[in-house]
Amino acid sequence: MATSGARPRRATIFDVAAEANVSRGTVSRMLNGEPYVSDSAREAIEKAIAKVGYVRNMAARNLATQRSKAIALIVHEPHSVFLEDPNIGAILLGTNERLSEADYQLVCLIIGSDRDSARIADYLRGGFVDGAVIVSAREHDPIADAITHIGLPAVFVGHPMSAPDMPYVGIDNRGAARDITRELLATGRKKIGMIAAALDRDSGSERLAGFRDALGDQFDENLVVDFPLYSRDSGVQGMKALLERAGDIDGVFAASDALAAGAMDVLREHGRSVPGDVGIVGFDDSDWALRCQPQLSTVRQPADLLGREAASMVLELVNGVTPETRGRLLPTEIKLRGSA
Amino acid sequence: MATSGARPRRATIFDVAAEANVSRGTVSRMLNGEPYVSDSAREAIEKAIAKVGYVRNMAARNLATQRSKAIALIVHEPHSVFLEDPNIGAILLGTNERLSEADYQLVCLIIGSDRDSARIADYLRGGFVDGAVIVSAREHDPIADAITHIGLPAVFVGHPMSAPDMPYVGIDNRGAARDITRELLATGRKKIGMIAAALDRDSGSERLAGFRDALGDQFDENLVVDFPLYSRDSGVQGMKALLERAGDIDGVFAASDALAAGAMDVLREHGRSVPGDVGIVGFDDSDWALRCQPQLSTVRQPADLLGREAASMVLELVNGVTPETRGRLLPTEIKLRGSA
DNA sequence: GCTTAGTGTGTGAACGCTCCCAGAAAACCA
DNA sequence: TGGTTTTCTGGGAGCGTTCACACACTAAGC
Repeated sequence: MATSGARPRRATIFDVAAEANVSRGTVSRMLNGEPYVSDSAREAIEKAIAKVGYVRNMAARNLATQRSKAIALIVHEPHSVFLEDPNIGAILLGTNERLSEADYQLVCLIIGSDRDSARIADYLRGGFVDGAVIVSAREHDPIADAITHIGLPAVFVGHPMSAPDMPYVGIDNRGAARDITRELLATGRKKIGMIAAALDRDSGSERLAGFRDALGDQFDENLVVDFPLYSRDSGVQGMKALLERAGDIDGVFAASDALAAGAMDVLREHGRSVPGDVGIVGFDDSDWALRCQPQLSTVRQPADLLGREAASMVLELVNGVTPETRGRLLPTEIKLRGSA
Repeated sequence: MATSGARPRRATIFDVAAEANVSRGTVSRMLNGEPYVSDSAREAIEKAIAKVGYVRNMAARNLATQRSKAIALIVHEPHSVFLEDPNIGAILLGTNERLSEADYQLVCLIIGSDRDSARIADYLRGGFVDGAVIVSAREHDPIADAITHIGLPAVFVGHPMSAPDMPYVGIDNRGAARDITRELLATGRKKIGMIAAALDRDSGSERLAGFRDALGDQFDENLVVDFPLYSRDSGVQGMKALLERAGDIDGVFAASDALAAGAMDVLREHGRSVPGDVGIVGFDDSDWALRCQPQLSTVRQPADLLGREAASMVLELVNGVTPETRGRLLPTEIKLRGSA
């Protein structure tokens, strides 16, 4: 069966109009729920639509209205962040939920290569979407530049330095990192290191800043290692490096749960107990946190709400409402478990 | 600055034509890389495009050509499968990669609610995409029905019973499940149970069938538990149930790595050693497999290749090529590690 | 009975592009 | 030289909508 070659010509608004004995203007009005359509006409049109099997051609509608009722969600995927990052899925779902409520379609675009970047820029310019939510933008993101240039309503999840004026939603990475590090201090740790990651993104650099805030004078640059990715692998390497630099390290702040999980495995291999010898805390409150033995103390970020909020903001922008604030920060929550 | 109200009128092909002193026909030909455009014209047009800042309006192009150069990837998300399933991300990336090569745009649509279903059906009918890849379809999936009805070229990842005639790519779930179960048997286990999941999807029911194949006479219905989701939680519950039913159980086939991970945690709590007392194997070769102690023996499925292959098939369909075979099965690989 | 306001309807003109045909200009061939 | 082919160009028609305007009909107000 499939769908080869010449599909039968699709019914248009003309066919409906002819079948219902009204004009296409009336059909259009009825389709768009406008007033001034008589009951008799409405009824006839409904019957006609069912009879000829009419469905609106959105491309034509787009062209005429200059809007599409679709919002893009753009995900950067450097080295498969997409697979590693526990938050992206939840952000996606939250965004989808909110847009769905407003009867907008979420269109999710993945940037895997430079070629994708260019094509997606075309896509965004092409009138397929009315706005965009951008996740995990890096500093100097070409897509971010393209969007500001196009003038497409857009909201960032996170707050990249390269687009300081763009609306965004995020969490207070710095404050949360400071707070969780303080928890570590409160358990009496003296020699605390950090496994940082993704310093080219705001989340990464802010978490490092928060760590530094909490330690104050005690901050020791030598006890910070950093990696491009928030991955378990990086955690493994990071912990090894830290142990080498300071065998008597007794506290670690890992910039993500995956990092922390890797670090814990290394500690176990090296015969260090957690939290006995070394206290460790993470960030995200993802799957990883619960899988650790002992379970990880971490910072919970409301990823789904971030998605929802970003969607709300972009809808406001699309509808010409100027949002009250340029950026919105959502509260995080410290989850204390057994690891520190 | 954002993007309020009246954006300046965008340059059209007319503006370019006027600026370059040629007709819009010539501009269109040049834009589409057709032959029969003189070098002088080409040059003038290029200059004009840069000068007026022209970008193609895709909506108009769609309308005229009746195709969109975009392919939908439809993900069902019952109770957040999206977050749990380790394969979906890789499938997504594989699909994106292949489509990108062909200069097609991947548009990923998430079905979260019935409302989404209806809207997405409209979207698909609306001419926004030329074809679709459907992931994790359930039996009697309304979207699957809608697609066959619309006659949109589509390829399934997996092979739902409800759409037996539709093209698909997948793995031999049954064969792979049989083979991994045999590995368990080969270690001398006598009392083997299964934690099954998602029996309403082909992957789930086939894995159960393969398990049954391997055990033959030894198959004991009482040693099979099943859950709606491939989640760690289900694994926890499943293992508890199995231990209750048969305290002397010495082998478990979990239908996913996440299930196996949950099961292993329960075994540890109950003082059973792995693989000493109980051998356990999983399915997927995801993150979970490496996180287990000991690491999990499992079946690796080539999720990224599934995505690539599905993309290739849908491109063939879109271009009117009838694929050689209705379904393609990709090879799996058994990964033996420490758990059995 | 004449205006006025409120309803309901039909139609031409966009929207920005591609397709196709006719014809001009250039190149080739005898 | 004249004819044939090839290369290149312009512009009308059409894709399926919405929008704005004009018009028709009804009911009310004086």
